[in-house]
Amino acid sequence: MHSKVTLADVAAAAGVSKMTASRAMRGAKDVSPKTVERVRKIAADLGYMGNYVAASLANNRTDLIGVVVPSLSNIVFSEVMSGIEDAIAGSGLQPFFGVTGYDPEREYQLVRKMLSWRPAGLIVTGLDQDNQTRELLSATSAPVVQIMDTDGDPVDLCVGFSQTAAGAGMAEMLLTEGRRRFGYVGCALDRDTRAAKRYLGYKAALQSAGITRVPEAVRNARSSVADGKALTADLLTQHPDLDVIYYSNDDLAIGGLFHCMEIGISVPERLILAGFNGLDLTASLPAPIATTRTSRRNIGIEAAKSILKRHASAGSSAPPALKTVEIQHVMDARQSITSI
Amino acid sequence: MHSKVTLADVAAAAGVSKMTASRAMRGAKDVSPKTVERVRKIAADLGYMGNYVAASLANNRTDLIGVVVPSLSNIVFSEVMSGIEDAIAGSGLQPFFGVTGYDPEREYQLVRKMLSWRPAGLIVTGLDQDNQTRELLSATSAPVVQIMDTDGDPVDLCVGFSQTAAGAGMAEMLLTEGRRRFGYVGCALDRDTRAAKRYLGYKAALQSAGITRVPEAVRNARSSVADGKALTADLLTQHPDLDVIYYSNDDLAIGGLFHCMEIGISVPERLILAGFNGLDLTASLPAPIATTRTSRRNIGIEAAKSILKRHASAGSSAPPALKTVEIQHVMDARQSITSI
DNA sequence: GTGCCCAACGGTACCGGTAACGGAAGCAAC
DNA sequence: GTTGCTTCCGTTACCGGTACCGTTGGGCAC
Repeated sequence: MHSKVTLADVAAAAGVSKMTASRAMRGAKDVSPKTVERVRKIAADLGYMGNYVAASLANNRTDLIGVVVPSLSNIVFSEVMSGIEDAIAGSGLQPFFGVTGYDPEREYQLVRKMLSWRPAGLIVTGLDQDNQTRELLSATSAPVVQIMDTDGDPVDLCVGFSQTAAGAGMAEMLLTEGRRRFGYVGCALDRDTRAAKRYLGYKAALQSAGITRVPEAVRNARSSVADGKALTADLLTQHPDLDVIYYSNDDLAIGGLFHCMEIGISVPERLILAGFNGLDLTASLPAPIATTRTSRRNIGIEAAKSILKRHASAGSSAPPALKTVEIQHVMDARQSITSI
Repeated sequence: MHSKVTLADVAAAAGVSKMTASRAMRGAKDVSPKTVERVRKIAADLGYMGNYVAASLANNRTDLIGVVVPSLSNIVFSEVMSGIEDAIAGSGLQPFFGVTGYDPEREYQLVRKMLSWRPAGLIVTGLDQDNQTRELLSATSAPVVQIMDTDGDPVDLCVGFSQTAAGAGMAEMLLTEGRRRFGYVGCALDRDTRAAKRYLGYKAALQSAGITRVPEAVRNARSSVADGKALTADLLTQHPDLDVIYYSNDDLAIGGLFHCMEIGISVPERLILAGFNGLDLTASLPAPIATTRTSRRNIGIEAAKSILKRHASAGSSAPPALKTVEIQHVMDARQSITSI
């Protein structure tokens, strides 16, 4: 019945007080090495396991960092999470994740629940939370980092890059390549506000160049290679004269590439395909596609670091760690483009 | 200072006792609707936010389900996590994830940390934890589900499929296709014990068919499309006569396919490529590859369900929810093969 | 021996909730 | 009026740790 062993049991067995046992287990000061050893030995024998819940309540803080992402089927967020993991490894902090499925209501519930755990920090995706969620985020005393996007008004900290600049940058690169007949393929733009922002930036840049007509094929489903194939087929049937298509992400673009290979359109000579994210896979494809390499691991790392930093400064001095709107750009969207 | 509002404050403001306020907030019985409404109104006005830490300590349980996966860069685990999310949505439980990076020591620390949170359940990947981890898992009173693999000796619950059977099944299918010169490409077999098991099953089935020579190209790095390309090139240089290559997963096989397309080997006519997982992408490739469709979302769903079920039964009756070794096969590895 | 200091340990009061039980008020049946 | 049952709410005692402050005792200077 190891699960019922409490610190008091250990203390009793070691013939010391709970307090001493507590100090011994935590490696705190004011305990003799001999006592530490004895207590730890007995704890191990008894199968004692610390109780974080009680400890957290006692000192009014947890070691948890809440991470809110919209989706797990998108490899991009897995990589962000991976970066977070790596950055806080060894700091004693522990990330815990939640998924919204791009649903604002679910996001609200999730943030609420996470805050109820009194986390050491919160990392949320995007800048476009709805009002009630935003209110929660600004009311909490824990540091909050909004990631992936810098086009907007952060609650506290912010790590990411400009999505509109990414879209615009790609458009500019494609114009430089001499293309003029632009198309667009996207998925779930109603929920994925970042993809929508890229599209806006793309269209705006084209407009500046005098290009106003941008045929699009859009679907409200989660994006996949298969969707990319189908939507590209649709778009090219309607507009066979396109010489470039911008996709809301790499998966769709890869589907587009496979479609072109099937029906014999030469990529990139006749048609340039441009995706977004710079997945590893894009470097190995049978034909080159353009893409924007997002430094998503870095975003995770920097986001975690900024929480750690906030904690370090809060621990040392008095200032109550006010919310300070700070935007950190981890990449220049225009310089990260892999052209073809 | 919303973060300092406590239930006692709410109770005082509402002119009731802490206990009544608690009941009102939780929607428990024995409170008049009028009181509930008043308390909740005041709680909202004061910006009161429940404290899960305190609540969990008080009733000695949390709503957390710990999930331990080896990697996040592998889309497979993201899909498992996604399945878990969906299955427990609405149950009030909350998953929290941890990543081991295929490191047994890190896995041990992670499991320990998670158990310190007294979770409502634990889901860990694989059956091959090291001894100290296994000890933790069998000592805890929380339900433990081991997933992805059924070739071994589960601690408690188990949801997955036989990895060796998957490897063997693929070999048998390829034999039926009339192939005789088998190769193998794999990554990180020392750490990814499931991939290693598939390889064993594959070789054993070939051996039964009288095929003992299976040239391999193996690398100890995380697998990627680029690795698949490189390793395939290596293997085919050494053994140009192969007529089938089995890969430890789809990513590598896709890399292999791209290599073949580049150097003009016809797939699948001259060379069959076989991967593993049945990623969506494999259905959209320019040339067909064989694969085994793993039902990873289902594994997540069933794992979560079995924890929920255990909880339901524990809540109703007296039996202290003993560890009962139960293996649930969510798929038949031999029937899930997509041949070419 | 006295005074002083510091290392090592213990007592107490929490942290913010909740379970269990008790008790007052209101109403029906006898 | 008494009994008995609800309905609604309060009191008490924790849950398992930790912060804070106090206490003890042994070593050292004088």
